[in-house]
This record gives sequence, structure tokens and C-alpha cells, in this order.
Amino acid sequence: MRKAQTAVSASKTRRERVELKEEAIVDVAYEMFLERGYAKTTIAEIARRSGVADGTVYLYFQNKEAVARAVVASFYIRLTRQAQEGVDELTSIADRLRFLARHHLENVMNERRILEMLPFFEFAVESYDGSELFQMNKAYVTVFDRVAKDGISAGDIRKDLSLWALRDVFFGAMEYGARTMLIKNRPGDLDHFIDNLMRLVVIKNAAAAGSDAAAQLASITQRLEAAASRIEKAAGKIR
Amino acid sequence: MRKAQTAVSASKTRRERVELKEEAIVDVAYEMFLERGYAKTTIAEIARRSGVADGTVYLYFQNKEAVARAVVASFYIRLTRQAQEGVDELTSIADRLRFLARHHLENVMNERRILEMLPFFEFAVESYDGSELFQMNKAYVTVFDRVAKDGISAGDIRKDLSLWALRDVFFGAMEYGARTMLIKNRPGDLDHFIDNLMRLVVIKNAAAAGSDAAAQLASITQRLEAAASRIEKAAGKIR
DNA sequence: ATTTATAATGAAGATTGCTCATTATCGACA
DNA sequence: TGTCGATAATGAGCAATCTTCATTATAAAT
Repeated sequence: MRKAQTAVSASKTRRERVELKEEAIVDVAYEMFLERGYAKTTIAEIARRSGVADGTVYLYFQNKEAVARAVVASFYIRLTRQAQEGVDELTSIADRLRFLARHHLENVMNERRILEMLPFFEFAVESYDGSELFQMNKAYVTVFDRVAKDGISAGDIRKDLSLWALRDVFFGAMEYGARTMLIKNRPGDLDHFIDNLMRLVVIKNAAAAGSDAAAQLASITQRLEAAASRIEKAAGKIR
Repeated sequence: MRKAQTAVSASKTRRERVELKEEAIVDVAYEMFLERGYAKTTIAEIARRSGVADGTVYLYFQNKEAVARAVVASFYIRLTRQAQEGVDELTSIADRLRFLARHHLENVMNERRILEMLPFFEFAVESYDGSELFQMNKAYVTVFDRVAKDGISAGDIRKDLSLWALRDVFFGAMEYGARTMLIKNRPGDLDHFIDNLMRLVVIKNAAAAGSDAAAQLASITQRLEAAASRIEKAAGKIR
């Protein structure tokens, strides 16, 4: 019993060092993949920059792909945490959605090379469904899903789309939008794109001027008020 | 003069053979990249299946990446031609847009491995802008752009989005939608997704039955006005 | 038929992912 | 504190693959 415990605590310190080294490797790999992309990043240099031998990397990761997966995983963890934190600090559905859009866009644009590696693994894994990265992606989009569901039931988000389609529109649009904005680098495009995206998803406030729906409502209201006046007159005659 | 001409025609037959061989290599490479993806496809086997030596491939293409670019280019050429043909056969904006969506989704889902290679080149090229693939992508989305512009001026497509944002939403949404549909392979999802996408972009005809908000409001207004009229009549009788 | 330019070859070089026999390190225990 | 065993780390070498280039083959021109 005591023997087992000491063994555990002893191996734990070793473990801690091991895990620190693992983190160091992932951090170095993250930088390199971000700078050069997957193909041009070599295990040899990851090892060199991490201060270990080539072979040591393979004590921690099955192969180069596994290193890249760990890098993407660390990206998702941060992305998800930041997304949730941002959502928690805001109250209205529109603000939350807008934050998620900006947050995602900025990250996709800055860490593009990291995300570029994803398609490589997704279908390489026999069943992506169930894989670690699939779970992380799921956790990330769940932050959006919760906001979307709230928005739909509150009437702030259009409810004529299924949730999965809405989600794919939201994130897919940003993927392409980010690409376009990176290619033609015009200031102000980010806000413009987010506005456009919100316009698609968020239901406009009827009080807002210029919207077709608002105009219709105004017209309807006038007609109803006219009808009410007629009724009032009629009632007056009755009296 | 005559000498030059014979030289040209002579070199032309040679050229023709050369170009046939180039096409053969691209065709073989297309199959292999589609089956196995970029990394697991070797130049050696492309050469073998094409009936040439390894080195011969490098007479036609600078390197493996250039082979892959040629493959993607051939994909874009077909995609663009089919898209334009389909659009030409249809008349209404909604039909055309729906066709483009289905066409794109089917191709993205079937030839995913080919498109997966794109991100690899895009930013590897010093300026993607101006590259061959950029031009081909541009030609392809131009088919959409023309339909979208027509639709916007005709009032069939919402005009509160800029064209580039609309385009990125359209294609980006499909990229993600395709991925989702491939992962969870449920029948009927394709039509469902296209419906959802159309709902976002195409302006509903107010005259169409079942269009919710506007029609409902109109109906309610009519009923209220009718009620007002009955009250008026009743008041008249009273008097 | 000879010459010359073009096309093709495939062995060798270079890079890089990955393995494994060997060495080093660290904690436990007497 | 010194020894031992398990765990961790090493890096030379293997294997796979992209790419080059000296050599050979082919086809057109004269």
C-alpha cells in the first residue's frame, strides 16, 4: 500500500517532467506548423528546437501526423475556452453571436496554417466520427449551438433552418470569408462581413427603420388604427 | 518561310504526342490523388501507371506539387463547364441557383480528396492572387456571380449583402455542409440543406402559399378589418 | 543516310520519417 | 550511501520517396 503510493508519487514527478517535455514539443511544433505548414516542417527540427533527439519525439507521439493532431487539439482547446468565456461575458443573443463570429474569424485568419492540416486527418482516420479531433470540434461548435438554440427559442435567430444547416452556414461562410479577406486585404472588410452574416441569421428588430418587415408592420398598424377609429366613430353614434 | 512552316507542323505532331502523354499523366494522377490523397500518392506509381519512367514526369511537371495543381486545374475546368451548361439550360434565377448548389455539393462530396489539396498550394504560392488556380477559381465562381447579379437586380435574391460576402456564404456553407453530410450519411439531407441555403438567399415570393410572416400578417389584418366592418354595420343598424 | 534537336530513361543523390540497439537517468531499497 | 531495475533518451542507420542528370533513344531535317 505505502509502497504503491510512494511508487505512484515518484513516477508522478517523472511523469510531470515527461508531460512538460511533451508540452514543449507541442509548443515548438505549433510554431513551426504555423510558420511553414505541415509538409515543410521536419521532425528533426522540432526535436532540435525542443532540445531532444529525433527518436525522443517518437516516444511521445506515434508519428508526425500525431504531432500535428496534438497541435490542432491544443488550438481547439484554446479556441473553445475563449469562445465560452466571451459568450459568458455577454447577454444578448445578437452580441454573443457577433462575438463568436469575430472570434472565429480572427482565429481562422491568424492560425490558418494550423486549420489547414485538418482535412488531412479527417478522412485518414478510419472513422473521423469518434476521433479525438471530432470530439474537440464538437465541443467547440457546441458553444455556438447553445447560443443558437437560445436565440431560436427567444425569436432572435431565424428558426426556418435546421440547427446543423445553420451551423454549417455560419462556420462555412466564415471559412471562405476569411480566405477572401486574406487574399484581398482590405480594411473594414471584417466588420462588413460580420454584418452581412448577422443579417442572414439574426432576425431584425421590427423597430429598425428601412426593413421590409418593419415597413409592412407599420402599414398594418396604420390600417388597424384606422379600423379602430372607425369603430370608435360607430360606437360614438351608438351612444 | 516554308522551312519554318514544315518545322512547325513537324514539331506540332511531336507536340501532339507530347500533350497526349501529359494528359495521360494528369489522368492517372487524378485517379490516384482521388483514391489515396496527396501524401500517399507516389510519383513512381504515377509514372508506372502512365507507362513512363520516373524522370519523364519531371519533363512535364516541375515537381509533385505541379502535378497536383494540374489535377486540380482539370477538375476546375470540368466543374466550370458543367456549371455554365446547367445554368444555360434553366431560366428562372431560383432554378439556376438551386442547380449550382446541387452541382457544387455533389462534386465537392465526390471529389473531396481533389479539393483537399487546394489549401496546400494557395498560400505556398508567393501570391496566390494571379496564379493559375486563382484564375480558375475565379472563372468558376463567375458563373455564380452572374446568376447572383441577375437575381439581385430582378429582385429574386436579397440585395442587402455584398456580392463577395454572398458568394462566400454560398460556397462556404456548402463546403461545411458537404463535410457534415459525408460524416453522418443521412438520406434526404442534400435536399434539406439546399432548401435551407435557398431560404437564406432567395427572396420568397409573397404570393406563394405558406410563406409565413407576411402572409400571416396580411391574413390577420384582413380579418381585423372585416371585423371592423361588421362592427360598423352593426353600429349603422343601431342608429 | 547522316545529323541534330528533342524526348525518355533510370540509376544515383538528397531529404526525411521512423526504428531500435545502446546508453543514460532517476527513484527505490537495503 | 551505493546498487539495481525500470523508465527515458539517444542517434546512427534503414527505408521510402522526391528529384536530378548523364546517358541513351527517337524522330525530324537535310
